Amino acid sequence: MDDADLMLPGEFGAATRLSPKALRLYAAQGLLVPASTDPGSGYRRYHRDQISLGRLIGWLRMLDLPLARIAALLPLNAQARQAELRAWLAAQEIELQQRRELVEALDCTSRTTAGVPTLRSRPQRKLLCRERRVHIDELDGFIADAQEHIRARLRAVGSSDDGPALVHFHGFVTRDSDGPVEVAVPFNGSVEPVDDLRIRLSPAGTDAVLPVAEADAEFPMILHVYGVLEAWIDAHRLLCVGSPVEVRPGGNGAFLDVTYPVVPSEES
Amino acid sequence: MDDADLMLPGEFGAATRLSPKALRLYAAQGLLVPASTDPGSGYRRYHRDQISLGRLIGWLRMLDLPLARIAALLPLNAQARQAELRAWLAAQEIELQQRRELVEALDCTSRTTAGVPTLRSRPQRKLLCRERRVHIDELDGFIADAQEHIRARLRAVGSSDDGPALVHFHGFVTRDSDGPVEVAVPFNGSVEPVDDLRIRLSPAGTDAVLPVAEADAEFPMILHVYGVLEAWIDAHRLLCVGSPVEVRPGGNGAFLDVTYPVVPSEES
DNA sequence: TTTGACCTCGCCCCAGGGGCATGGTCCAGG
DNA sequence: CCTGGACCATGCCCCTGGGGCGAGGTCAAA
Repeated sequence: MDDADLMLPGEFGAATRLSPKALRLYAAQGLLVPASTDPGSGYRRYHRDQISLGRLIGWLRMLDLPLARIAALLPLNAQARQAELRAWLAAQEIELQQRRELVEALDCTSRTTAGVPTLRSRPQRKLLCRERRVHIDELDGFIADAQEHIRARLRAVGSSDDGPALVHFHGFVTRDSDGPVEVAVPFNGSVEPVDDLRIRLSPAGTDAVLPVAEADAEFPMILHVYGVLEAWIDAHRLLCVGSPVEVRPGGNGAFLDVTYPVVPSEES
Repeated sequence: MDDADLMLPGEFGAATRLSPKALRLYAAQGLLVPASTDPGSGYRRYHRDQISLGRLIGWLRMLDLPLARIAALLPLNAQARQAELRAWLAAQEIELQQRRELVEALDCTSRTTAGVPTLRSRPQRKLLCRERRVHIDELDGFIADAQEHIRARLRAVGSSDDGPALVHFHGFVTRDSDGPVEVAVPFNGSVEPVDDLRIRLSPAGTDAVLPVAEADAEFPMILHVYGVLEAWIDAHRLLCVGSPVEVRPGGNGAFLDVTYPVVPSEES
């Protein structure tokens, strides 16, 4: 009698509208393990009671949920699952909103927000730094925290800090890529490295500098600012030779300055 | 002089914030081909003037646009590109809206829309059919067109058609997967196959039938209807043995009937 | 000349399967 | 009993957009 409730992947697939190939994958991932597997032939047999589970997986796959996410969703009851799905939808919504802003920021005709870029020479300095890969929603917290930590350390050893904090973006920080970010404070005197704080020398050079108002400092509008600065650098036949740095706070009362190390193009 | 404007992938990558690996891929895809490639060493050199193009590609990649799509966007001017991007955003919006409806449809507590499923026996019939893979936005047009074509053919040869049109969903039709869809009209008499119309015998059997109001007939709400019917089939210890069929129009004034061929589970 | 930084190509990896080839299994009909 | 056809298994290659690693080539400065 139990036997009559078992079916091969084709039949089970007809009932759940899942392809045998997909079923094989789900079985391998542990999402939907056949009720029995013949050890000799390898034939997999699904139980009738697994149909509803298979259908649920099919529904969730139609939402483009990753299998890992589906696996996490399956043990939940209907209410909790629904709540998770709504939260996921909200996240999608936010992502779409950011894309929308990104498209707007990409529009060259709307370049009304940024100030005027200038060149500024940068002396050689010693920096006390903390570096970490952060995701975009941890960025502000990391900057504030690291800066506090570094300045406290400088106070503790009696070294004078020397100006605003520098935030080096060694990699992109977007919604889906965490870049290595380095928060640094220039200082005078002598400091020993401690735990994850390290000391490095920042060479002298020239920066292209663009002051940014607080309203434009958030992702993704900040990218527009980068675009303006990069276009200016290009137009002046300069060449970016490193990662951008945000100086917080910026000069002349700006919320922050975006700077790029540059060299004249012909000499490169 | 020209030489000073050429740079290796590392330097170009620092200016555009594209990884050498990504640059290699873009070169292979023809998106951003280096200004010169050394035939001996294979070294690729990018020209200064390619920086803005590289940056544009980087921007567009941040939107998660596929490279093929980016390639189509690059030759456009800024206005046209912006228009394309806005259209793409609107499409994203629609997709998200559909996901939202899908999540709502998945909610078991909202099953208020559908009628009551019943069993209905289906006699053996001859069908005149047209089958094609269609994407979801072509579906309605295909159904109307095919039905018109088939009925015209039946009239032309003097065969009487015999009832509402049947739409067989041999595969899923969702926003991203086109399933094979077969539009069929049962008929009496004798008809020869012509161009892409074919004749097949539909065996007798039993269908589980659920009438659907017009408001619920659109994707993705229609999936909810399928869910209700499938759940009912399960609950009555029946087993789906084929693809679902939509009968248009449905019985008793329904906009359409969703039907599944079923057999009693124990005999399967 | 050596060293170190940079470059090349090529392979394996991620998700979620589709498609195909090769070979095993199962059931029904002759 | 045998055979055909329908089904099933495994395994490999394909798609996107790269990341990561390793072997080996190139280039410039020391």
